[in-house]
Amino acid sequence: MKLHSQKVKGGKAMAIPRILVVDDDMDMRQMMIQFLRQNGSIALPAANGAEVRAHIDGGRVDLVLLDVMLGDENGLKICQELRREQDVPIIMVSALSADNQRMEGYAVGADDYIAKPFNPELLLARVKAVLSRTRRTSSLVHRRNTKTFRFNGWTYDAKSSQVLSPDKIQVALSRRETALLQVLLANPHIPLTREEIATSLDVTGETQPANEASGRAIDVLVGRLRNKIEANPKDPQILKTERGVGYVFAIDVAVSDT
Amino acid sequence: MKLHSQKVKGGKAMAIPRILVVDDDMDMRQMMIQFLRQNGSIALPAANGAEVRAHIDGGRVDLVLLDVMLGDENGLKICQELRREQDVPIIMVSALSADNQRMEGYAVGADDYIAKPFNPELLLARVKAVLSRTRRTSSLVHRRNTKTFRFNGWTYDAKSSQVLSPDKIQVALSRRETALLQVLLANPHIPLTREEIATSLDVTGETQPANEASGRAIDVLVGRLRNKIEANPKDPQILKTERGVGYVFAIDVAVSDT
DNA sequence: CGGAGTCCGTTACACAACGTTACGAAAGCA
DNA sequence: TGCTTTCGTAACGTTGTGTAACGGACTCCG
Repeated sequence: MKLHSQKVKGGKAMAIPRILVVDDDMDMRQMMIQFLRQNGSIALPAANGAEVRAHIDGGRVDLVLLDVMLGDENGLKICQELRREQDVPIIMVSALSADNQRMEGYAVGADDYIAKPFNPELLLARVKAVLSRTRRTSSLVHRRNTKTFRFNGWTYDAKSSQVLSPDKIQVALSRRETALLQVLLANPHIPLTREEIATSLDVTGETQPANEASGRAIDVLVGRLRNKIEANPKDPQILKTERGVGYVFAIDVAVSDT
Repeated sequence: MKLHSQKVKGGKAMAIPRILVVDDDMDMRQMMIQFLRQNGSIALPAANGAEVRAHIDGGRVDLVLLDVMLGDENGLKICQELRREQDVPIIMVSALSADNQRMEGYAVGADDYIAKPFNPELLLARVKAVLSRTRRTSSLVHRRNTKTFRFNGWTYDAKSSQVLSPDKIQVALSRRETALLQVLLANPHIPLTREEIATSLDVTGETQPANEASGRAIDVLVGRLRNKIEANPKDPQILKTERGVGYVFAIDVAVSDT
C-alpha cells in the first residue's frame, strides 16, 4: 500500500503528504520515517515540543504522529496546545495502551490513538484514513499557491511542472529530470554534492536504491538534463560542475507567486 | 464525558449528533444505542443494508457505526457503497480484529475500526474524535443527499451512475469502468496501487480474487477508461500514472449535493 | 613539462514499468 | 441459438532510468 506520490510522466508535481514524526527514541523515529518515506510521504523528524512547534509554524505539515512519552515532556500536552490553534490532524502513538490512557489521548483532541508496538501497515492505513477524511471534507481540494521560476529566459511552473524554453517551446522532462531541476532551483548558487542531490531526490519520492556506492547515476542524470536546458551542453552555463564537490545551479533564479 | 458540547468557541450552539447504529444482533444494538443516548446523542437503529439506506437517504445522519458481519450481508460492502455516494463518517465495529481485517475496513473507506468487545467509553471517545474532525473541516457542508462530482467539465452523478461529458453528452461506461471511476473519485489526489484498486473493485464487484499474479488487468481497465474520459488519452490529464506506485485521479474534484 | 591518478562526460546497454492491441471466454440479450 | 458486450490474459512495443565501460580533462607532484 502506497500513501502518496508526487510526480508522473510528463513531470507533474503532486501534493505529497508531509508527516511530522515526533518521538524521542531515535531508533523508533527512524524506523517510522523510513517506512513512511518508502510508502510515499515526506516524513520529517522531531524529538521535542520545540521542534514540533518549529515545523508547524514554519512549513506545511499535513499530519502529526505524536508519541506520548517524550522524555520530560508530555505528548498529550503538546497535542492539546496544537489543537487549540491548529487544525492539523494528530495521531497519538504510545506504549500506554490502557483504555483510560487512550481516552486521555482522544480527550486532548487526537484524531486517532495507536498503541505500540504496532503493525506498520496498519499505521499506514490509519494515516491514510485521517488524511482521506481531511481531504474529503473540504468540498473542493484547495490548491496551494504555486511558484514560477525564471532563469536565463527559461520558465518553470511548479504547479504544472512545465518547462518552457526561451522561445516558449515546451520541453518534456522526465520525472527524475524534473525532480533534479526542482532540487537545483531550490538551491541556486549552492554547490550540492551527489549525496545531497540523491537524498533530496529520494525524499521527493522516486526510487530508493539507497546503494549510492557506484553512484554515477547522478552524473548521467545531470548530463541528460543539460542536454535539454543548456544552449550548448558541452559548455554548460547554468548547471555547472564543481570538481570534487558536485553541481551548482550557477545562475540567478527569479521566483514569483501566482 | 458528554458527546456534544452545547457551545463551542465562538458561541454557536452545536447540533446534537445523530448516530446510526448498524448491527444485526439486537441486544448489542440496543446496548450501544442506550449508551449513546445516555451520553447525549440521537442514536438510531438499523439491522441491514436496506435500513441503512433508508436512514441515510431519508434524514440527517452524522455518523454510522457499522458492524461488519450482518447476517448474509457484508458491512464492508455497505461501507464502500456509502463512501462512494456520501461523505458520512463511518466507524466499523467488528469481532474480526486481525490486522488484515482491520486494514480491509480502512481500505473501503472507514474512518475508524473498533474491535469487539470494546470499552463503551473508548467507543465514545472515538466517535467524538471523528465527529470533531468532521466539524472542524467542514462546518458548512451538508452530508445528506447523493453527491454529484464535477471534474474538468465532466459530471458524474453517484446515484444514477451517469457520466456526462463537457458537451453534456452521456458517455456509456461499462460496469467495471464505472466502479473504477467511483473508486478514483472517492480518493482524489491520493495515489492508489493496483492492489488497492483491485480489492476496492472486488469488494463490490462479485469478481473473484482473480489471482493478482500477472495482474495487468488494472492497467488495461485504466486504459479503457482513459479512452473515454480523457481528451487526449495519450497524454492523460486526469487519470495519471505514478510510476512504480499506481494511478491517481490528479485533478480537483468538486462535490456537491443534489 | 610530464606522468599517474582522479574526476567527470558520454555512450551504449539492460531491465523494469507501463501502454496498447488482439484474442478468447464468459455473460447478457434478442 | 446466435449476436453483442464486457473483461481478463497474453504478447509486444515504448519509455525512463540505472549500470558499466571508455575516454578526455584536470590536478598533484616531481
